[in-house]
Amino acid sequence: MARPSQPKLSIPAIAKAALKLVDAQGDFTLPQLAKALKVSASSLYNHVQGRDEIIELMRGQAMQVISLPHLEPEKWQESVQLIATEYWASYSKHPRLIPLMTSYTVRDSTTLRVYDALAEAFAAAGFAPKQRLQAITIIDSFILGSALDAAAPAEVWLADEQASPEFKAALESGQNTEDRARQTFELGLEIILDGLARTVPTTRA
Amino acid sequence: MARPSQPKLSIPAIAKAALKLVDAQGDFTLPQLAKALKVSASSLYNHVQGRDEIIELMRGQAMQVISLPHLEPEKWQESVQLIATEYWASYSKHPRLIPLMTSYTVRDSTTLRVYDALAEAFAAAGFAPKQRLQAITIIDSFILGSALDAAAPAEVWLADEQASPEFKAALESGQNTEDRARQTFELGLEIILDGLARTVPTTRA
DNA sequence: ACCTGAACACCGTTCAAGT
DNA sequence: ACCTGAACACCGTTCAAGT
Repeated sequence: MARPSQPKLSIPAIAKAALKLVDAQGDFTLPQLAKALKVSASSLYNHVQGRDEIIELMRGQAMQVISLPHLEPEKWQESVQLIATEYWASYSKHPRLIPLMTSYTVRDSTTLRVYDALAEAFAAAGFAPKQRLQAITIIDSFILGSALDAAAPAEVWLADEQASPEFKAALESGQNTEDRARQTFELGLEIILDGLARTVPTTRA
Repeated sequence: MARPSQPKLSIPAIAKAALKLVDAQGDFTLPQLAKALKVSASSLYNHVQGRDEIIELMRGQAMQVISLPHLEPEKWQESVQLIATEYWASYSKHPRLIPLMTSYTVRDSTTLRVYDALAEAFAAAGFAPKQRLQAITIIDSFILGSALDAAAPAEVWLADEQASPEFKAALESGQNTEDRARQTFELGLEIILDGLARTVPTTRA
């Protein structure tokens, strides 16, 4: 009991254990987390302000693995595609984290680094600041929405008998291949990037 | 006390009161909801299975206001645009509801009706079932992500000193006009629709 | 059928006490 | 500095009791 000579807790240990809980059961409580760390719940407050901060730590944990490509200005589209895909992949690895994160302002520097890279790529493409923000927002919205799609229960839509034949046929076509979500994300990203490229007059197809 | 001759509660009353709480404070608890309805918390269970069902009721409440256009097959793109915009608008009116909804399978018939309409429009456009599902998913992901963007705190990103100049300039350009989110959504939707249209050989620009 | 109030097993957070 | 255990004000849900 009381203070051990070697601290039992650390920020990264808390982040990892919390993320493990969220991945496993879609949520976490402080008592559960404390138990996983073999510590009492109140001990967490020596390292963290409260539950919200633990969620931000998990965001950082998920974003950390994203490696950013070296920017070649002429190939900005390729850069954005790489970043966006890594971004989506890291969220998709922890889909059940997304609903927990959506209410908070991003302060995590690991995450901001990714937006920096996107901003630089769009700047290289010749987007003025305002369009740059629009482009980032569009990409970001699509990534987040797509990752949520991956997060959703296996049956996103539970169509009843009265659903239209057009919708039913669409649902049935989607044999839930493991990477249906990925393929759809990649198609959508390509469409968006092509569309954005078309709004920059300086670039040619 | 005990059962009144006229029921004090009803499904729509519960849905509306809950949504009002979520709009005001971003969340709700059963005791709060019961208090707003001048009823004890346990009374809610006479009308509803539990907290989750109340969230589904709110989803229905938000989706109800969406009016679907009559489909003119040659103008499918216009139809999808109208539906998507209404969809986005109704989510954006209750942005703080979105984080609560993201974990559940859609079973609400008012919501399914909207997907039916999208499916019919894409079918009219000539999309085979598989592409139809992809198109719906892409649009849906973008709507949800964009509405989340509208749901996010005024400052989505809190860039620190070390943020890149490219990202900072973009952030500062985004004078938080009331409808910055709307303009960005509409631009993104247009890009996506144009891109989707280009994948259907039967349609011409 | 529909509301009440007490009860249960939980939660996040605080804080004095220990080393 | 860092952990513990008791305490506080809260949750969602159940259930017997009332009409």
